Amino acid sequence: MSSGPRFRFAPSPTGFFHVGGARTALFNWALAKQAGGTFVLRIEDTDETRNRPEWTEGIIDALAWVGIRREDPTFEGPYFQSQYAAAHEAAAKRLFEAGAAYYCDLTSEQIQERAKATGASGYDGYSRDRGLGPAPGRVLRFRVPEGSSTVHDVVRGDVVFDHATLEDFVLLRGNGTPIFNLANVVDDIEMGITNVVRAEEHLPNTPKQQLLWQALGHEPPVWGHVPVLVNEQRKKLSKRRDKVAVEQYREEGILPEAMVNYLMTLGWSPPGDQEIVPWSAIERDFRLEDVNHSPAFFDVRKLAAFNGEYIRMLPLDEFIGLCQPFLRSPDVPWPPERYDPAKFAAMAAVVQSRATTLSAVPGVVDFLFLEEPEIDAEAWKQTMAAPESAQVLAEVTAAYAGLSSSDWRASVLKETLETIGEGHGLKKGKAQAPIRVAITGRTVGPPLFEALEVMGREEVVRRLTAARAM
RNA sequence: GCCCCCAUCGUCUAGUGGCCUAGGACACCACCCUUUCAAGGUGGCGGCACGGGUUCGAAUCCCGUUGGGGGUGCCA
Repeated sequence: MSSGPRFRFAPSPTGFFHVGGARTALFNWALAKQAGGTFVLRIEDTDETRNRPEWTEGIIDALAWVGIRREDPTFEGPYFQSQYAAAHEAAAKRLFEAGAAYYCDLTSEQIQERAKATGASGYDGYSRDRGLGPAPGRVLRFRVPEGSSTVHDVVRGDVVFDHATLEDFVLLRGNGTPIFNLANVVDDIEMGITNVVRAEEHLPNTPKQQLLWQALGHEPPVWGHVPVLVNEQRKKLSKRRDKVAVEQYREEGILPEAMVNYLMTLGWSPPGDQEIVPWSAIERDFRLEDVNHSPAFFDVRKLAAFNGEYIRMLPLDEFIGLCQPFLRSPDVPWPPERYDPAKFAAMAAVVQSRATTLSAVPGVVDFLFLEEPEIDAEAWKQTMAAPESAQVLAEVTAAYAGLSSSDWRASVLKETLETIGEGHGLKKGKAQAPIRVAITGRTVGPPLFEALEVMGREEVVRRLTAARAM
């Protein structure tokens, strides 16, 4: 173990990796890095998830995607909560023997009845002094002392909890297995954790955990509770309603750098007037004490804007490389064998300035690789409604067909069309509309003449001719 | 019910008692550029939840109200 501070990140495997979890991991990672400490990954596995190693692999993959790599010396783990079962039991035993915890044989129904009868809420400490020993069906409860606990929280300051509002919470279930709070604290102690940075929803549990740390004879860690991420209804992001899996954003062609940068601006902002900043600057400047106190809305539109920025910052060849998986995906609308990387490369520059996600790229160049352009009926009707359209189409077809190979260049194609358009008193934008629809099937798309050049004379003339027959 | 947290443009934020006539970004709108669409440029719209204090002075400190969120299990 290194001597620096130890930050732990403790996700539970659920089959996907939550964007909120990614942000918390990133916060811990930045902090561990700048302190020369350690990022400890602990998987909070349960009976349910223990047999799904692919879920853990998914977490590790997703962490690597956002730049938290297990090869990095700062990274330690993964550890598994289930590995510490013996330590959980030993700690519980120690607490019982020291009188810090006691057994209780009341069922939840009985507890509810008593609460109703006394008018109190929750468990009233009925078995505190009954001297019960361990037995099947009996739960071990923590004896919450009188007084109060102060949680020193790096992001929120001191938070005081009156112990009177904490009931004697359960440590061990009736079947002897440990409850989250116990397992969590014991794991943290076992792993020498010094800093716990996690989501705000854990704050109300913190006094209980702090009490356990102390009862077990240890100094509690430095706490930091960061605000949760919410949806437009201001509710905690949930898998049911919201798009929360980082895997899904990755599939859509969100660049990891954009995701990381965006996530870090939720609850925190880099010093200076720039919010698009590289990780190196974030790692250097991030301060937990500067993190906001209020929940942040995860805004997909702003993420997309960040992603567009990052896409435009890419060197062209890198952009081309990153697009390949999307262009060769089985979901692509054209027959795979018709995909021509050279044609795409020729168009890439004009595509790059238009893309906000990589997954949208095939949709803007599809006409190049499709057997026939998919003509949008509405667009066609609209364009051909103009009286000159048919005439322009005819003239352009003839002119293009007569162009020599050496003249088949975007600049010449443009001039040719403009000249014909002027002959009909048309502006440039108007004149190219019928050609665009005939070639691409749509009224909007990447710059037309570049596309025509790439597509080649034969195919262009063929499509124009086919369109005239419509 | 009880406990805890939170409150600046629609959204993310800057702001730590005077530099605030509240700054930036996303979104939106307009204009410019332009072969469509983008990108880029310029401009615009838009906010300190409310009420009391404290202070010469409050977005900033205190109290209350309202509103939101979270927790309160033999879930994690």
